[in-house]
Amino acid sequence: MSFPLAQHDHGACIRAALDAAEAECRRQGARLTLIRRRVLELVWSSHQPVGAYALLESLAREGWSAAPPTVYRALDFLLRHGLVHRIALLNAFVGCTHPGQPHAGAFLLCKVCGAAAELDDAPVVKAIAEAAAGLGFSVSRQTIEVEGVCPGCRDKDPAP
Amino acid sequence: MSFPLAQHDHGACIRAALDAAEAECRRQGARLTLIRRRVLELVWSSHQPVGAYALLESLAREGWSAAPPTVYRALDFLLRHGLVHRIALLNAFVGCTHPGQPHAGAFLLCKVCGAAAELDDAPVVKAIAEAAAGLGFSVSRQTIEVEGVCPGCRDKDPAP
DNA sequence: GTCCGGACTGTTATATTATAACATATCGAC
DNA sequence: GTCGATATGTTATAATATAACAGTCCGGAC
Ligand SMILES: [Zn+2]
Ligand SMILES: [Zn+2]
Ligand SMILES: [Zn+2]
Ligand SMILES: [Zn+2]
Repeated sequence: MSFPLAQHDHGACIRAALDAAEAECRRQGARLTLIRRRVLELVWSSHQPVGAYALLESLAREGWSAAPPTVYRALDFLLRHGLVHRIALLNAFVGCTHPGQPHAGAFLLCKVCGAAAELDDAPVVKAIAEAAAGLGFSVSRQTIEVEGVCPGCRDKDPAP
Repeated sequence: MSFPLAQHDHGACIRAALDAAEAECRRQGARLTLIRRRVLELVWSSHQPVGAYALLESLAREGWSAAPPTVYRALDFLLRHGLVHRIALLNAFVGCTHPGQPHAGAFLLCKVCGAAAELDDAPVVKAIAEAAAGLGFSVSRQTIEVEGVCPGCRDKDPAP
């Protein structure tokens, strides 16, 4: 649960994510088809949220016969099964770092490098739940997206 | 700081919002021109977030010569001066209930009636700030949007 | 007063994101 | 093997947002 370092074995991130996805789909009785798997892999190609049309271009370059619904359907599947999150602020998608474990999904988004880090959202969710309960509002879903500068970029580019 | 009741003097909401906007613009040395004022009034025509193209249609019906940039510029002005908020989940805009007072903007969005209520976000902002600080992330802006069912709709339609 | 520069608005075109609708294919249970 | 459900292919279009440039207004300098 930390910001991805500039240097790390990202291949391991991807492999771990795909393995976790396979396991999670098995557990849920869902079919991680070839294209869904490939879209997930593309979403994981970095730690930056990726737009649907960027995914579409990648698929096209690889020779898939791909139109927008191809990608949106795959993303919809991945969202429904908790394998990716949608970042509303960016209209983009990012891999979930802990599928299977129920959580709301809260993100730190670096304005400099574009990286997204999934936050441990328990305390935030609790604060929101309390505030909402005070107004008699029953919560079903939360969107928590925080823009700022990640530690790596802050060190590189000290405030002028 | 509560959910808008189904029955209330909404004309008073609108008047209060426009008065507050006049005052805030004077304070900031900004010009609340006719079209900006009218867009703000339209945003406030309900407590539900309104899309840019819905505003555009309203303006057109009233005889304004309006194209998308007309509305987006007005909205941009209102956002920059803290008079409206953008709801990323809905691609829509809602009036700010306390312009001039610095706050992040956190919203409860009722899935049934569509109403939005601005939450007192201090505890939530604090929880996020602490979580972010723990990762060395410096926060500049937060998006907090909570979907659920408001008290009014919950009472009307008890869970089946 | 008038000239200037910045801020505002009008207008056309286009980019970006997302979905509707319907045809075809594939899978797995029986 | 047949059938129904699920998944994919394909075309078209909806919904949201911005780029670019021309014209206009407005307040202050002179
Ligand atoms: Zn990685
Ligand atoms: Zn997650
Ligand atoms: Zn009201
Ligand atoms: Zn506000």
